[in-house]
Amino acid sequence: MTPKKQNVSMSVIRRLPRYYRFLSELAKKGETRISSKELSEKMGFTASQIRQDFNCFGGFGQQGYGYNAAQLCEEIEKILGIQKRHPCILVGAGNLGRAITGHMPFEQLGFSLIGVFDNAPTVIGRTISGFKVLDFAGIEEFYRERHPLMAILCIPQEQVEAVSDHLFALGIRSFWNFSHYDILMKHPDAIVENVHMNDSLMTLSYKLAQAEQKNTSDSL
Amino acid sequence: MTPKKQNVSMSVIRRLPRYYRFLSELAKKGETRISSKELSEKMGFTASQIRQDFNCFGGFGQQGYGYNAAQLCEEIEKILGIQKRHPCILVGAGNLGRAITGHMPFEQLGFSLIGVFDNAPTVIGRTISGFKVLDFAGIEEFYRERHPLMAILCIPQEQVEAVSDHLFALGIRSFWNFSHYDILMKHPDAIVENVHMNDSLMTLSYKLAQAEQKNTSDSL
DNA sequence: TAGATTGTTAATCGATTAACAATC
DNA sequence: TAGATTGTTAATCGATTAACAATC
Repeated sequence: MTPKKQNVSMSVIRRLPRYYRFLSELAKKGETRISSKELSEKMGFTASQIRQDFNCFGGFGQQGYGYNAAQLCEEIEKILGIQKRHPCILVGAGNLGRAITGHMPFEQLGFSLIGVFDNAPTVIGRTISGFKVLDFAGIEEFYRERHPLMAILCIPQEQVEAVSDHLFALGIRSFWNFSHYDILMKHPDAIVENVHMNDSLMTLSYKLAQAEQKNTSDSL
Repeated sequence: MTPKKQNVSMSVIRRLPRYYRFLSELAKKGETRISSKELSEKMGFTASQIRQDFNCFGGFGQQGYGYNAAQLCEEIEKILGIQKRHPCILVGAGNLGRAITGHMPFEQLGFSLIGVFDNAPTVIGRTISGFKVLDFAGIEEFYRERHPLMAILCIPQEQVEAVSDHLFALGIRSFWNFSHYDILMKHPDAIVENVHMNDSLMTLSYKLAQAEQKNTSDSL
């Protein structure tokens, strides 16, 4: 029930969603039994690592048999807390905000979207994916009534400081941030996950540059 | 000039974009000199790590003085290869695709967007951020003429396999992928960066669940 | 020169892998 | 029982931090 090992490292946690996706695919296909060896071949981790990872939370395997895919999924769900329905709001109903509002499966990821906000008069009042876009000016009242726990920020870089300050003042402590503004610098006690698209693209640029260099030296 | 140390680890590389962003902000503000100590205080890495990181590429610092922000930026640019202009295409002009087309500063990140594709008749021909959306059916001819090096996939999960296979067959070896489909499983020699939004949100869910648990046990 | 700060080596820490006894 | 595969301990590997001599 309770994690066996306290302080499970973030490296392990960050692998759990991948296990989860893979195992639920498997369970969907009707597969029940899976061994760490099989998993390792299909996912590219070592069998040893997989067993270590799962054991951080207490053995759900069975010696001589392996793991049960569906049960494993359920355990990972519990660990990640994705059976929860943390109420959240989304700020910024531009293209990115609309993509996320429409396509992110919040209910399967531990959250539930309860409001979409923007401050542009041309956008306020429009309906996107069933959500009527609300005026950000009314956020205070909304917060008092609904108490969202997390805010998704799909707004321009230069507005993130002001908006996160405002939300923080209301009581929101958790952010999913799509810009590069570092919320943690100002609010070290906030819970933040960043989606650093630019960084990810720069990393890709590096890999390409490396490959090019290799090609050049190969052909010499 | 050439990297001092061969095989710089990916952990280092993944920190470079953060340094880069921070240092270019600094340079923009007119700051020239910066020491590893100052950087460590402002960025939350240790001074030791910063010096180690920069030294993987050969010392651009000066004892007793520190580093020159602008010069450091330039060096990181070279390492990441973001002065390059790798031609790339974007496939999928939905909300996400439009957000990326409009807001990703490709030219500053090592790439240049040369075409936007979709297969929906309602979208083909429309202009988004100056790009006329092209019919994906014409990709072969486009490839022959322009030779894009990388493809950005902003398409539904279930289409990624077919689309990446198709592009791979044409000769594209590098992908920036916004779905969970694992391109590397099928094409191990491809160069791929994934933006796993779902995983990132699940990780946030975990952090929230942890915080809740802590709060509960604190108040007991 | 004295002070500061790098470059670099050595020490520590953490994460991954290997090995194998426990047991289904 | 024999075979398979986990749970777990020990060994290895890599990344981070500490320390300090080199030098601007």
